[in-house]
Amino acid sequence: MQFSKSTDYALHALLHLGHSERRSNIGIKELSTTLGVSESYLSKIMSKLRQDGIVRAVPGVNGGYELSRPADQITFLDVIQVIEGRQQLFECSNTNSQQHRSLAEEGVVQQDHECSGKSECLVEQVMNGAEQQLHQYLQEHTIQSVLDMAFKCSNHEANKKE
Amino acid sequence: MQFSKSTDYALHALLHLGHSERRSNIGIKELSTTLGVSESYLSKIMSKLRQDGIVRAVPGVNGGYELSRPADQITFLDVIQVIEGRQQLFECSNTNSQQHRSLAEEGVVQQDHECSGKSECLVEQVMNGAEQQLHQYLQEHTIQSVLDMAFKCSNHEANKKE
DNA sequence: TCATTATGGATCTTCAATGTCCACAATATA
DNA sequence: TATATTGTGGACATTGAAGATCCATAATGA
Repeated sequence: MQFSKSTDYALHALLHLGHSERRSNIGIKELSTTLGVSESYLSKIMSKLRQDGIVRAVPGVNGGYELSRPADQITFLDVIQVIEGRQQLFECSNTNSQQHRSLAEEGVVQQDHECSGKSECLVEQVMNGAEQQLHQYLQEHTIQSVLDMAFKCSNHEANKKE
Repeated sequence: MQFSKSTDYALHALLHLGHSERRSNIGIKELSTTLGVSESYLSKIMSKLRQDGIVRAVPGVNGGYELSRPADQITFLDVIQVIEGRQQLFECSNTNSQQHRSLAEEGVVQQDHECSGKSECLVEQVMNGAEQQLHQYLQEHTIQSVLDMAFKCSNHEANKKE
């Protein structure tokens, strides 16, 4: 279980766009050179980011990419969900198994008590809780917060005041 | 990014072992029937769990598997790490890129200030934080806690008192 | 019109996840 | 001791997603 390289590329690409906000358009050439990835592959990733409204793209001469909203409004979760997809981190593969029937006997699981909720599998319920934890953290961290990290470190005065 | 089916199988298998602690050995046949998975494949998974000391295995007639320690001392994290491996959730693939050099200019990153720490990539630092969050949650949930969920739900008196 | 730049389709390779089969070792029991 | 049972580990097959490349096409500015 690992994040894909594409997620790596996407995050670093957005970092570069956020870092160069003065200039309006950054071409795929500059991005691919900066990250050390092929233009072909990186352009697929940028297209995904565009389809999901993370970046804007302009074709033609002097075209390129730019962030479609301020860097502090692009969270890690946003980016990860675009690239990795939005399926659950964990899905129970056998809800009809003997296991589920036997646990249902001495608990809730099947009947709609208050306990069961949406997912009947108890393992899945725990894993969904884990996923929520993860998402919360990833939502609190943005492209801007990484840019801030790079700056803030040189002069460490105001440690935590955003 | 998803947990593998093997992790699903492993967790449910351990649940079954924990649930049937009265009997000492549960064979692969019973496990595979309960979970609805082939014996061949499930036995690979059980072997892994044995190699990592999660279960004990006895070959021969009346042999089978049992938990090697109490169910409340087998955490979700334990199981997941055995099956999924222990690599980081995220690894930055290009520490020598232009990106890293350019961010280094106006920050820390390369020089060993207090900020940099072990990993030089700022994206990786954020992701490592996310991983820690996840791990903490997964460490707080055990095989026993899922068994408890099944029981506790039928009579909901003491909601949170473990 | 032309050079530039992004887009999307097609295709290829690689590799891990999933799954099966089989020979072998260990064990209990008759 | 012989035999049936049960876990182990190696070999192998299949599948699908990730990673990557190439090219025709569309859009844009000069």
